[in-house]
Amino acid sequence: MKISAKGRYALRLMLDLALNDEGGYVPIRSISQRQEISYKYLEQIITLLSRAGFVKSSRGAQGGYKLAKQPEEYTVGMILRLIEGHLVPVACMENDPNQCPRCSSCVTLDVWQQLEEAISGVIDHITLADLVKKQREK
Amino acid sequence: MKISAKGRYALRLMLDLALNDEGGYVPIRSISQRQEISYKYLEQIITLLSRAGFVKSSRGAQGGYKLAKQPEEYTVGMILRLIEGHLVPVACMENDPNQCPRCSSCVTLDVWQQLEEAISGVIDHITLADLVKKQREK
DNA sequence: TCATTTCCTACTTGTTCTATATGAATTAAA
DNA sequence: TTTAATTCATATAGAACAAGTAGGAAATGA
Repeated sequence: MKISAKGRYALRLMLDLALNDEGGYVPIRSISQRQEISYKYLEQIITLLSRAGFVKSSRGAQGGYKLAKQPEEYTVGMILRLIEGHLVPVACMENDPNQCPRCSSCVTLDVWQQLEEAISGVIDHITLADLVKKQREK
Repeated sequence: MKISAKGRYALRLMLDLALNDEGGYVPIRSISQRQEISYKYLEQIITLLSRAGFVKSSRGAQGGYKLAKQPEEYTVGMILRLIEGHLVPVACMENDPNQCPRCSSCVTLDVWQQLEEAISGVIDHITLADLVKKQREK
């Protein structure tokens, strides 16, 4: 049960964009340097964020990326779910309607559902803006 | 971010032992049949539970496994942590003392710590006995 | 035109997951 | 004492996934 490097990087990436927003576009090369994350790997990650409409891009010289919306409008959950897929503790909860034949009598499923609620309760209530604020306080 | 099959199986295995406790030993072959889980895979899993002292074993005919303690004394967290390792959302939290050079200024770490607390809050407060009770109600 | 930058896709390398397989050691019962 | 049932130990395998690396096409501002 781990958040992958990809998910962690995505969050740091979005936070970096929020922190370094000066109106223009921020190239990933500079994010890569600040965050000390592989440039090429970041490129793949931001592609996902871009296709999802989380960031706007501009090609060519002076190009780069910027947040599509205000930091308040992004929760940590939105970002993690995009990158990691459903943040559901077990695979059988992803099927909708639930196809596992034991589900009706499965009490361990209750455990996973409670877990999911607890996880969502955390990540859906922290926004990028919260993180920006905390970071600036440090 | 998923609970592995191994972790899920371990929980079902322990629950099965609790539900089918009639004083004697329960062979894994029968658990495997009831739970429809690969016998050989279960064997590996129960070895871990056995080495950790969670279950007692008896070899030979009429042998098998039984819970070492009362169902009340096992939390879901105990079982999952044994099988899955630390249920910590990111690897950098596992180092103790924390070695990541960015940790002091890392606000995303706050997110992971909150997540871990939320997860622990759930799994450390559900016992096998709770699950047994729920299962019997169904 | 040129340097900069995103965009796209394929490849690699190592690890983990989810088993399966084989056989030795032990033990209760026939 | 034999036999069947069972745990115990270890090796192997195939698939998927993680975490990058690599190369080049397309766009764009200076």
